[in-house]
Amino acid sequence: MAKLTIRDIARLAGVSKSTVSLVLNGSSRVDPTTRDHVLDVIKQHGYVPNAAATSLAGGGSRFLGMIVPSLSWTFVANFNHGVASIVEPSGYEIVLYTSLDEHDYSSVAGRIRGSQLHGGLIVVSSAQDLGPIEELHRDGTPVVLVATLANASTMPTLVVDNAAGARGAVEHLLDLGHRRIGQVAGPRQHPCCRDRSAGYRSALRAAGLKPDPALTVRGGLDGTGVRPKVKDMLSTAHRPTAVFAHTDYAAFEVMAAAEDCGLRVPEDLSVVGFDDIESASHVRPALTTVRQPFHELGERAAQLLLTAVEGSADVGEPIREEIQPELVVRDSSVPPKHRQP
Amino acid sequence: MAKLTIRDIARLAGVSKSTVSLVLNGSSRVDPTTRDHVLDVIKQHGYVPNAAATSLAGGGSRFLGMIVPSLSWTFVANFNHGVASIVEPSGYEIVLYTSLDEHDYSSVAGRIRGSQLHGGLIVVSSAQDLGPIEELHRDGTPVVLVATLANASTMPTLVVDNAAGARGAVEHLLDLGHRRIGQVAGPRQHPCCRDRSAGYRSALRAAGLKPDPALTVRGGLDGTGVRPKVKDMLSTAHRPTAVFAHTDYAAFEVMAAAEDCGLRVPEDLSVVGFDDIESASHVRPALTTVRQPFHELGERAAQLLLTAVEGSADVGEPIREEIQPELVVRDSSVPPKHRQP
DNA sequence: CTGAAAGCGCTTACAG
DNA sequence: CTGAAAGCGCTTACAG
Repeated sequence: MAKLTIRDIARLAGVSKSTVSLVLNGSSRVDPTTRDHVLDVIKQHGYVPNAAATSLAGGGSRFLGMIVPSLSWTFVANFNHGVASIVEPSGYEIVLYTSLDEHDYSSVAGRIRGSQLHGGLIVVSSAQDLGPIEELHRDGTPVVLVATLANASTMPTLVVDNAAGARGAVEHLLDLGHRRIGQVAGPRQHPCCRDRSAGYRSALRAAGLKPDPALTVRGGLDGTGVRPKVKDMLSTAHRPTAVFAHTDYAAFEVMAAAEDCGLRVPEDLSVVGFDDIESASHVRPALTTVRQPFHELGERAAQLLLTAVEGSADVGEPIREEIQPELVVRDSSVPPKHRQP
Repeated sequence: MAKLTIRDIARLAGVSKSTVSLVLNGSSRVDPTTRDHVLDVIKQHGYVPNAAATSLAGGGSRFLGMIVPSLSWTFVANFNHGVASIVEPSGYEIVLYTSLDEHDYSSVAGRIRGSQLHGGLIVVSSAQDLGPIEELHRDGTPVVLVATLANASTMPTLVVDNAAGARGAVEHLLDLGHRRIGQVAGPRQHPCCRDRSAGYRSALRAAGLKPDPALTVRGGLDGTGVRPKVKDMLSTAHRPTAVFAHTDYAAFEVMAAAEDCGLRVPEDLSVVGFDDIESASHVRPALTTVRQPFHELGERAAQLLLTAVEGSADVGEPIREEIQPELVVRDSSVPPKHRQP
């Protein structure tokens, strides 16, 4: 079963290679009858064009590069799946790059540039310098940036509306009757954390409450350093009755700190997280949290990229699209025991 | 900054295209001085060969296909990372296929065959029919199969030693002093479950105990249907003092069932899982479990494939390699309250 | 609407 | 050890 080439199909269909190529590329300059016949032959013999040859000959690349962080986030699996669900039926191939070097995109960008193979690029950025990617973009490669932690860019960007997510979480606690609501924030340098803090404050203000700096504690996105600080906060006279944490990991540390203090979740302390990692539904009590729509993010990124690639050359107006996260209410948030002033 | 071609490098280095190509491919028929000079020029100008052209000209593909299940397993992220850590430095590219159709590899196999682009293939199989992949393999594509759930195959295969993992888990419980040890098994059709059951029984027998069928319960890999059955088992007079579950998900259901019965984990019931998904360390008590070495699995699969691809044509003797899982002892397993007969 | 020809950037025998 | 030439399988002007 030797590999079929366009020449074989041409012979079998009784036309020239050019015509087959035209059919393959959906040209309208082909007689419908001829086209259908050629298509038939192609299908019958299961012919698939050689991607390398197509690409070499300038027929637009069939490859989409995807750069994902090397971190083993749950994130990645769902995101990948979302991307694949759009890309695979489209006839493109996904070439996967893991930015093994967390701080430098230049080596992967060099490979991508050099191979001249990619019709477009999806970049899931964490904290890297986007310079090398922006250069590729300037030189004509369509790029869609999925900015989970990173700063905005001039490239088409997809972000989660972190402020809205945080606001929703805090409004949920307010609705339950909480008035002293603490916050476990992530590092200030991450834009997503600044946005979540802003959402927290804006929800409180909208309820006529003044954010109390004593009720905000800081730690790592993975919860590092959170536990002792929360213990301190929970040991004060005016301890909060609920805590909003910037990540689920941090929320787990809040739960641990509560246990350390002899407080029960949710009876004595409500806890809300952010991300909805798998563990959120497995811990006891199951964690109320703000779900990041990773699968949807992947789908949307793929759609945007495909549009840019197909529309070719048209690197058009800067896009910035916000995806709305969704509050998932579970068991870790309930009304406070005592009505509050 | 126009793209450099091999012709440019040849001109810059004062040699012919052929020589540059020979250098690129590490031929020993090039004068060392010439070689170093050409290499210098290549490095200085940051030249990267056009992958499509290389592939078309028959210079061995720079692409490795990777088919992963569409499931959003935590598995996938770690596995991918392992693969990438080996493949990226090697100069190959990973082309990602997600088997969106869980039951049929034929469409993805067709695309892979047709594109004629891949030097080799890593297949993470769950329950699909491997026929189309085996056909590719027969026709000369090096394949490494990572069989997490699936049956063995004549292709080079990497598996986790499920029997040993299960044995280790049960031996751990025996060492703690447990004598009545239950099992929550997965579906019989999965070879991995049969192996885990075998490991469970063999550990018991080695300790002079006879496996009691009344202490084995069956459910889905994701824990479906486990909870009521375990409740029943825990309500009998001769209930087990410990349970080994074939997956962490099932183990979580065991914990829930224990709670339903008013039993405390680990005081009244020890629980051990399998997989070590992220949640295992987040639940309370933290779950003792058998860790599947996903990252290592990815690394090893990539190494095997690279060897096969580089060694070319040499699809040699069938390989079947077992990776050893590792018991991670956490808080869900302790000695039984009362010494047992 | 269709075909013959040139060319994409490489590799690989084949001479020298 | 090195170079000139043919060819990989496509696409794309260019004629007709």
